[in-house]
Amino acid sequence: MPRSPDRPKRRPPRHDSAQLRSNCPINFVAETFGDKWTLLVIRDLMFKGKRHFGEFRASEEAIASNILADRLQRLEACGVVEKRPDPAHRSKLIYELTQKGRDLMPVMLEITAWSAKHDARTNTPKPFLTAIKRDREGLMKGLLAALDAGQKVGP
Amino acid sequence: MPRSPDRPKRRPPRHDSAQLRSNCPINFVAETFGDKWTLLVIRDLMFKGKRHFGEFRASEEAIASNILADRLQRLEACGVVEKRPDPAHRSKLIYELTQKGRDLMPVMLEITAWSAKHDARTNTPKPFLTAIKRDREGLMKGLLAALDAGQKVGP
DNA sequence: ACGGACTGGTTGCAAACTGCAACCGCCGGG
DNA sequence: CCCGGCGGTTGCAGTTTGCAACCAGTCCGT
Repeated sequence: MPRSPDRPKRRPPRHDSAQLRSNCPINFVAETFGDKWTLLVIRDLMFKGKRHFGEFRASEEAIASNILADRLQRLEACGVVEKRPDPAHRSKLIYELTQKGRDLMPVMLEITAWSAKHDARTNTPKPFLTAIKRDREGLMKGLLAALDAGQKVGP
Repeated sequence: MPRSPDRPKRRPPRHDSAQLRSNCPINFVAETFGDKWTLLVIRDLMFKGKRHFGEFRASEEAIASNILADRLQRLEACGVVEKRPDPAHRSKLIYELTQKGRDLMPVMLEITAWSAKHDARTNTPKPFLTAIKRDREGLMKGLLAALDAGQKVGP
């Protein structure tokens, strides 16, 4: 229990997401992707060929629509994702990774390899894992090409 | 507002951290490291040569001691960190990365490279970045050796 | 032996964030 | 004209986070 009944001033809350706690690179991604959902959105964009709000919402992990809307907006604000109208359906929007987002590919592959090694429940196909070990560069090129073509390719 | 004043049963909360939302490798690390602090603890262990509770607490980002205690306990529970008494000081404890924790090195290096490329404020030394690009394997070997020696080496 | 400082935490409270489910305006198709 | 899909928003409850005070055990100097 705080000792004094008249508690002194407390620091105002930090809604200021532009103010980082430090200039450490690890801290930067902890602040950008450090929550339970953001990485899953990136995964859906990068490996599952998803582009529309409803597709993300339909993910196995069942993200709530308000959380999804918030994460997409944040990712857009920090330049990892871009939103544009779908030319085929005027009522739809298309979400896509920017180059900054695509540059996360190596991180995502290392994450996949680590989980596959250390989590027995992880269900990544064997050929994908051997490709990460044996031919990282070639695999990445193929994945990025598939990304441009809008196909589902990932683990 | 919910329409019916008698709201139906809601699903009980999930304190059950052993139950994953899916078997996706990305989801696994999102659930394990998906918060604003865990990665910073890993960083301190991996690159800054920190070993004691007080050293982590003294990090630039100013983690609260209850959050730190919780994160260390979680990391220990999932086998990324190990705790043992410090032979030199009976009142101290030493926290160390297990092999599972050390295997995160490639992920951390890719994260560092990505931040350095896309965040202007990131202050990683140039030589470290070129080493990541030019000689990943050699750099990793050196870093792991330094880890065993308990030195500070990182970005 | 004693006091003070350091160790690794725990506790109480308030503020913030997350999750759920209901709801809503817009568009397109039949 | 209605009906469903689309991309959200809103209200509430439950959970997590942050802060600061506090604490027991150990170490150190005197």
